[in-house]
Amino acid sequence: MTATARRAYHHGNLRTAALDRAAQRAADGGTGNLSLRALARDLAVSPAALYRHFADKDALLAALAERAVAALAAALHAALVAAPGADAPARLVALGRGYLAFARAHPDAFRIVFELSHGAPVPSTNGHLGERPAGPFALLHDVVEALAPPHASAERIQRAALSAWAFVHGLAALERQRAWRGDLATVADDLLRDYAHALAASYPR
Amino acid sequence: MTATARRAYHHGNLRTAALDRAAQRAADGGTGNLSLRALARDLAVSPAALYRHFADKDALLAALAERAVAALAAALHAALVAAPGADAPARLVALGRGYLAFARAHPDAFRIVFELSHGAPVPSTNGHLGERPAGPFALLHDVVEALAPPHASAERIQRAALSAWAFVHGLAALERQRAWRGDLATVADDLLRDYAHALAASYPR
DNA sequence: AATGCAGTGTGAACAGTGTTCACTTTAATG
DNA sequence: CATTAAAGTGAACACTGTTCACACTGCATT
Repeated sequence: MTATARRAYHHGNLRTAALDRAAQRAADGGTGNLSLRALARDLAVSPAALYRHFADKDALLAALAERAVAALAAALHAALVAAPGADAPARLVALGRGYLAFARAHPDAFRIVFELSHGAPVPSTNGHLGERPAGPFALLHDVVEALAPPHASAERIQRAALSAWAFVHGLAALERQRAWRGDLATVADDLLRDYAHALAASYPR
Repeated sequence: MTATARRAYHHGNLRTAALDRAAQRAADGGTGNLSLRALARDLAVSPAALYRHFADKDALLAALAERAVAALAAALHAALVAAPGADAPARLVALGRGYLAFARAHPDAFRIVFELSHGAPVPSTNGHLGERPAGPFALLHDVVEALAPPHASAERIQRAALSAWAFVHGLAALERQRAWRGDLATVADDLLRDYAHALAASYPR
C-alpha cells in the first residue's frame, strides 16, 4: 500500500512477484522443494535481493500462508454464496464441502496454513479462533449459530463450531494422506451430511 | 531380525542408535532441525555411514514414522487397558484422550506420522485404513463396533470409526497449533464425551 | 538543479547440507 | 587361513540459507 506495493525500482514490484512464483512453485513439488535461490533464479534476480523483502525464508513462507488463508476464506465464502437459498444444515454441508474441495485443490496451500514449517505461532484461522472469530472461522461460526436455536449460549455455539471445524479438518487431513482405500471423498460427503444433521438434531434436547 | 538388528561390526548396531538419536533430536527442535550430518556427528560416525542403513534422508524419516506409529498404537492400547471396566462410550473417550495426550506429549512423532515431509504415501494408520484394519485404527474400530448394535452393518461401523478418527485427529491438529485461546485441552475433552454419546445415541434410530 | 539518502539489487563469500564414490577396515563364513 | 560381503571412511560435488560491503536508482530536500 505504501510505495512497496505499487511499483518497485529495478525489478518492478518484487515481493508479490516472488510470492506468486513461490506459490506456483509450491503447487507442484510441495513446500519442501521451495528454495530461495531457485526462486531468485526464476525471477532473474540475485539471491540476496529477496532479503530486502523477506527477513527470512520462514517469513516468505509465512507471507505465503497469509495468502493461503485469504484464499481459503474466499473459497468458503464462494461456497456459501453458491448455495443461496439453502437452510442452515445445507449451508454447513456446503461449507464443509468447500473446505474439503480447497484442501483437495490446493494441498500445498492447505498444508502451509496448518503447519508452518517450524511449528510457529500460526495465524491458522486468521486471528485467534477463540472469541470474536474472524476470517474463515467466522463463516463457520455464523452458520453454526444460524443452526442453533436462539436460546443457545454463545459458548455452546462456539464449541459446536470448533467441533465442526475439527471434524472437517480431520477429514481433510485423513483424505490428504490417502488413509482410506477408495475415494474418501464421497464417503466424506456422506459423513459431512450426517454430522450436520446430527448437530441440528442435538439442539432441541 | 537378520544379523543387522542384533549387533553390528564397528559401531555396535547403528541404525537403531541412529533412530534413537534422531527421535531424541526431533523431540526438541522439530523434524526440520534434523540433519544427517549432525546426527552422524552425534554418533561419532562418518556422514556416509548412515547411508549403509538408510537409502535416503526420507528413508530415515520413514523409519522414524514407523516407530511413531507403533508408539501411538502402544499408547492407545495402554489407554484402553487403563480403563478396564468401562462401557463402550467411556472406552471411546479413553481412546480419544489417549490420542490427544500422545499428540500433546510427542508432537514431533505425531507430526511425522501424519505428514511425511514430501507428502509420501504414508503408512498413516499402519496398513491401509480401509478394510481389515490393523494398528492404531484397529483399536478404534473395535471400540466403535462394541458401541454399535449387533445388527449394524460393517460399512456403517467402518464409517463411524473413520468419522471418530477424523474428529479426534482434527482436535489434535487444531490443538497443536493453538488455534484456540485458553486451553483447548479441557474443551476437547468435553467435545470428546459429547461425540461419544452422540454416536452411541445415533444407533437406536 | 544539485545533493543527499533511503530503498533495492549485486557479487562474493561462509557455513552447513544431502549424496556419491572409491577406498579401507571388519567380522563372519567357507 | 583365505574370501567375501557388510560397515565405515574421507574427500568431493552440487546445492542451500544467510550475510556483508558495495553499487545503483529515483524521490525529497536544500
